[in-house]
Amino acid sequence: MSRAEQLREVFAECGIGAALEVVGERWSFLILRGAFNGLRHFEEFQTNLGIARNILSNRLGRLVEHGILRRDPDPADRRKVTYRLTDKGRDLLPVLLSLRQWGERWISGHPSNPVLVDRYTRQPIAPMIVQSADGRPLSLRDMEWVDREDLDRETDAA
Amino acid sequence: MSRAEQLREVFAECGIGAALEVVGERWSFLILRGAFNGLRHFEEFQTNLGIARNILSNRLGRLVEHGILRRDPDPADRRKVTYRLTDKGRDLLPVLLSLRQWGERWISGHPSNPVLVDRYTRQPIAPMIVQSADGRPLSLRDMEWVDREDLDRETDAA
DNA sequence: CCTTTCAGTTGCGATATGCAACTTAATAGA
DNA sequence: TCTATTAAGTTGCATATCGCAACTGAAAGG
Repeated sequence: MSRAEQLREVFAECGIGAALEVVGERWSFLILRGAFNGLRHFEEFQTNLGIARNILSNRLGRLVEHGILRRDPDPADRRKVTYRLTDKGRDLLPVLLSLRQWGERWISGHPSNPVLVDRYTRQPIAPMIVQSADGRPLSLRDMEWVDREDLDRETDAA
Repeated sequence: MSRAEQLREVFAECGIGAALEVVGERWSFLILRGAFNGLRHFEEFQTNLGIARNILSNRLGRLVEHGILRRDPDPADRRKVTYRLTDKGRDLLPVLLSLRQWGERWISGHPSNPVLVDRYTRQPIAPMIVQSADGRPLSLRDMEWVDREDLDRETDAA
């Protein structure tokens, strides 16, 4: 097997590709950011993000299809529709925050507004970091990519 | 000020938008995933990801422009060019891993290969989570979005 | 009724994407 | 030295997606 074939096989099955199919389109992250910050209605998303109406319609539909947002008609005013995050959608918070912290650090150069704080201590949340199973911070040189089967063999051997 | 105007003002300045300008295009994350996994050369990225050559060329150029990849000609073989992550690029690891873990959990439904492990303990890295400044895990209901100025005022008052 | 609001849809031009073939420079082999 | 192959793109062209502005249709509000 060539090196290229090895690599292809190794990366073909990866959660990143799967995730990007669902949230990888141009406006999806910004719509989700809006949802995390309390936007609920079509017109709110539209005026707030300045996104084209047809694209917004399409993206909201897609996010609903994939179970990231829930779409409920407002029983009090049947013109209105409410979009809100599902558990699956809420679980994207680490992605959004990592991205945001990176953007703050390397692009905009300063922390953005509003800040996400611990409700009780009023301290801003910590930077997102990679940690070992027992909670130590890891830098890239403390880690290694391992084929799952090789890892299982290591474990058996031990 | 209307609710919409409030919201617009609140979200205009946000690291997510800044980050997406740089890494938000279709193939960028997958190229970065490749780079983290050791891909270095144009042909490697191309055959591995199955991306069109012109798009790959364009994306690599963009990532280099933005200082996420470095482009070095290989001194031993001057046909070859090496692309490798800069510090700025390496600092995207939390984003990639959050995305991957989300994809594994909610889309593909199983862990992908290869696994990123602690080099010494051989344990897979921990799930990416949001933490307080002192390291406690936080769920969404433990957190709150606060305007930076309001937060400063709170701190002064204390 | 008549007007406004909300959540879209439609038409159409501007971009971006994808495929295949071509180019250019460098290296490897006979 | 001559030829074939490899690496890293570029070019042309067809298709798909995006973005704007205008339109629609149903439901409130006055």
